[in-house]
Amino acid sequence: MDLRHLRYFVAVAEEENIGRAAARLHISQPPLTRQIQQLEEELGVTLFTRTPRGMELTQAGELFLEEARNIRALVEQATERAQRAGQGKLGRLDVGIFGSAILDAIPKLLLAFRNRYPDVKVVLHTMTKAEQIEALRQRRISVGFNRMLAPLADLEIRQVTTETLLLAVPARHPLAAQPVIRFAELQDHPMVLFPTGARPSFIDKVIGLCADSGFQPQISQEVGDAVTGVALVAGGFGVCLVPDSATTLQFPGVIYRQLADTPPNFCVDLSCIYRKDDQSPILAAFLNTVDGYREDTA
Amino acid sequence: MDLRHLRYFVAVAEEENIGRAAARLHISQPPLTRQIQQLEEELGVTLFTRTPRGMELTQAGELFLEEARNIRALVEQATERAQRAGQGKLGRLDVGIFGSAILDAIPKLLLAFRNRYPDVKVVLHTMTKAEQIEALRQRRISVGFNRMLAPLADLEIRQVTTETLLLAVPARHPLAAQPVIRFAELQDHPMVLFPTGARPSFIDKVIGLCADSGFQPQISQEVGDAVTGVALVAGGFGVCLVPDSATTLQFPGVIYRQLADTPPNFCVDLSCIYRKDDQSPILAAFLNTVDGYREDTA
DNA sequence: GCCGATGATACCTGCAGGGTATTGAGAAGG
DNA sequence: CCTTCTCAATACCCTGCAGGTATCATCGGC
Repeated sequence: MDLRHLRYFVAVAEEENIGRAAARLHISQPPLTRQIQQLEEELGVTLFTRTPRGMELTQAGELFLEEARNIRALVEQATERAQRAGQGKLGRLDVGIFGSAILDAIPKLLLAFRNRYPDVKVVLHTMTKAEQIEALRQRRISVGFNRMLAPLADLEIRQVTTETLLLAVPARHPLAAQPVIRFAELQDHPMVLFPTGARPSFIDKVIGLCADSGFQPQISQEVGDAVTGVALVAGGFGVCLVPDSATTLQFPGVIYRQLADTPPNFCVDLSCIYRKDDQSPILAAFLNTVDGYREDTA
Repeated sequence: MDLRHLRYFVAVAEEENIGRAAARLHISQPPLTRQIQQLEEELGVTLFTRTPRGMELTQAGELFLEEARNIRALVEQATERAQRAGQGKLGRLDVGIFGSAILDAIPKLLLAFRNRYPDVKVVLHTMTKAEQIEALRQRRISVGFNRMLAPLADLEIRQVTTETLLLAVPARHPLAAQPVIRFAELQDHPMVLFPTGARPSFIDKVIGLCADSGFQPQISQEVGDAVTGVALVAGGFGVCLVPDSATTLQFPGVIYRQLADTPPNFCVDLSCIYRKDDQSPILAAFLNTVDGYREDTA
């Protein structure tokens, strides 16, 4: 049996006349007769009673007609869905994000993507940079978000956005009273640094900036993420450099201040990372959205 | 697209290797490669990523795999159901029965049929003899049950059973007191006759029997069916000849008595009637059951 | 750097699906 | 009652495509 048999069968059942059905199918009558005979023979069932006025469905034929229509509808649906999936409009995208720094760009980005591709289910996985890389290689995620990503042979990195840095200061801290804070002054105050874990990370960025300005920072505490860092600032552990999107973290007793006389490159990137050999149309659609986002915010 | 494409696609998706899939399908590798390419081209979707280790489904491919399996299962189910329908094991049988005389044979027969063909839905329609014939011709029913059916050009009649007649007598009736009632005595007593409606019917049978015995019955009342007739007997309207299955109608004040010296053919048939040109396997199965029933009760 | 595995390509063959011409059977109509 | 019309079925031919064999291209692993 064949989808052609079903198509022909449905046509004959609907027309109740082989000649008209053949015309509708743009074939001549004899091959259609033969196809119907073949179908009946293969099923071992008489689907039509032949009358001098045409073809009439038997009870078995009526039942088979329902099923045939179902099958044809399902085939149509299958092709349609496969095509949408092939265009990245349907399916699932697993995204790796890092603990807390998803404060501004990532939600906006995901929202924009969801609007454009409503039938793609986006699944978020919170994981560290190292976990993201492993998960990408194992294909548990298709794209990861992180900062300070170093080039890798099999993974492609695409920058999403760049943020300048601000200083989180306890409200009673001496620096909080100053109208202007110069970057070099940070050498006199203990700092909270984050994140712990795989290097290079934002920590190295901060230490590098200090080195560029000719000093080593006093490290009061290293913590896992920005939220914890700002919490320690609130607790008086010291000051902390954070990306400006962290200002959405409003802690009582913490104020954010801009810095003067900053070294060059006083900013940190947010990038996404994905497998170079990933041809998935959903990833392509997502990266497309990322590019659109970057242009909008540039 | 073709069911073959789906079969091949599922095989390749399951084996993740064209060579093995080809072996499983008992074809060689190149045509299989080509069929998969055709399928992908027709859908406009890449279903597999080709790796040096074999074929790996894309996300679109995985989705299509589900659908393909569904479709194949549905096709299998459709053939199976069509075949069962073709064998009369699945479907629907519309049966015409008459008002009340379905007292013994018909329920037993329907029960036997239902046991043998549990997936055939039997729909009962109560209708008169004339309505049955019209409904048969219009194909609203496939088989009817009645008595005293006269031959018709397009309808076949098959006798189901034969019943002798009994006399329903009011308990206080003079005849009730006699140890033996002879048929000829009925000429002295008013009788209730049934059914009204299309002739010839059971009424003609009774009148004919009386004529054979040399008298005309005194008609006290004509009624539509046996139940009403026996009710009138209970009300003292007279006696009434009924088929012996009517003894299941137990009315207070009515007793059933056998008759002596009855004329020949002192019995009435129950037959079923169906279209001569009806090739329906369900009807065939039903008639088969009817034959079995007749043999069992013979 | 060679070998083995895997998928892709090239080319051939046989069959099955589609075409034309015709027959057969029943219904309609003069 | 014979003719004619309408359908489906049959006979026969032809072309396109599924499937076969041989071979190539590519990538990992030893």
